[in-house]
Amino acid sequence: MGATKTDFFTEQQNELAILAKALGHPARIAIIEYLLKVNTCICGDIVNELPLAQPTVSQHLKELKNAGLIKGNFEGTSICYCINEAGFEKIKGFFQDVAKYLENKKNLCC
Amino acid sequence: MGATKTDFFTEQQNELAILAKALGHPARIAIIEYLLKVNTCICGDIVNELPLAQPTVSQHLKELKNAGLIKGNFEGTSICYCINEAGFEKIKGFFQDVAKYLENKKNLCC
DNA sequence: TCTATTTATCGTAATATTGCAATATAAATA
DNA sequence: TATTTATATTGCAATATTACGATAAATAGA
Repeated sequence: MGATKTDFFTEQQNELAILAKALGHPARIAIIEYLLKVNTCICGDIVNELPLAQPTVSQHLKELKNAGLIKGNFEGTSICYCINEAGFEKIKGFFQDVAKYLENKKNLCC
Repeated sequence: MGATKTDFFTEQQNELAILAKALGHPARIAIIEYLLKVNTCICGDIVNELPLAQPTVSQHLKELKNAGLIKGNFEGTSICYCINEAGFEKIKGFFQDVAKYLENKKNLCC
C-alpha cells in the first residue's frame, strides 16, 4: 500500500501523469516560467531566481529533467538549461483532446 | 521541513502547480480521459472503470474536484461528474506561453 | 420502515516528496 | 597543484500522498 499502482494503467496514462506531476510544484512552475520568459537557454542563473537552497533547486531541476521537460548541457563550469520541446509535445495531445471536448460538449447535465 | 514553501511563490504559480499536481496520477488522468471519451457527464459509472477500490476512487475524484478540474452534481442516488471547463482554462494560458516560446526560440544553445 | 445501492469519511499502514546542511565532484583559473 | 566556482549527491527530518478495510450517510424503492 502507499505506492501508486502504475501497472494497472496504460503507458500513456503513466507518462502523462509523470509529466503533470513534474509540473505539480510551484518551484518547478517558476523554473519553467523563467525559461519561457528569458526565451533562451540559461547558464547557471537559476538558483538565484528561486527562494530555495541550492540543493533543493538542484533536486527540482533533476526532476524536470527526468520527466523530459527541460534539457541541461554542461558548458564549462556551469550548466545550460532550456525547455525540452519533446516533453511539452507529449502533453499537447492531451490538451487538444480537452479542447475538442469543450467544443463539442453535449451539455446533457452540469 | 517537508512541506512545500507555498508562501515564497506567486498565487498564479501555486494555482498552476495545484492543477498540474491533480493531474499527476494515472488514475486521475484515466478519469479525465474517460470523461473526455464519453463526451458527456457520467452518472455513477466511474468506480467500475478503474482498477482501484471504491474509497480510493472517491478520494481521487475529490482531489480533481478540489483542484477545479471536474464538477460533481447529485442526481438522485448517484452523482454526475463532468469536466470543469474553468480549471482547464487556467492551464491553457500556461501552454500558450509554452507554444509561443517554442515558435520564437532563439536556439542559442542546446 | 427496511433494505439495497451509491458515494463519502475515518483510520491507518506503506510509500513518496520536500527541504536543507554537509559534503562531494568537476571544471576553470591562479 | 591549489583555489575558486558551480552543481550534484547523501542523509535525514518533516510532511504529504496513496490505497483500502470498515463504516457512515443518503437516497430509492419494496
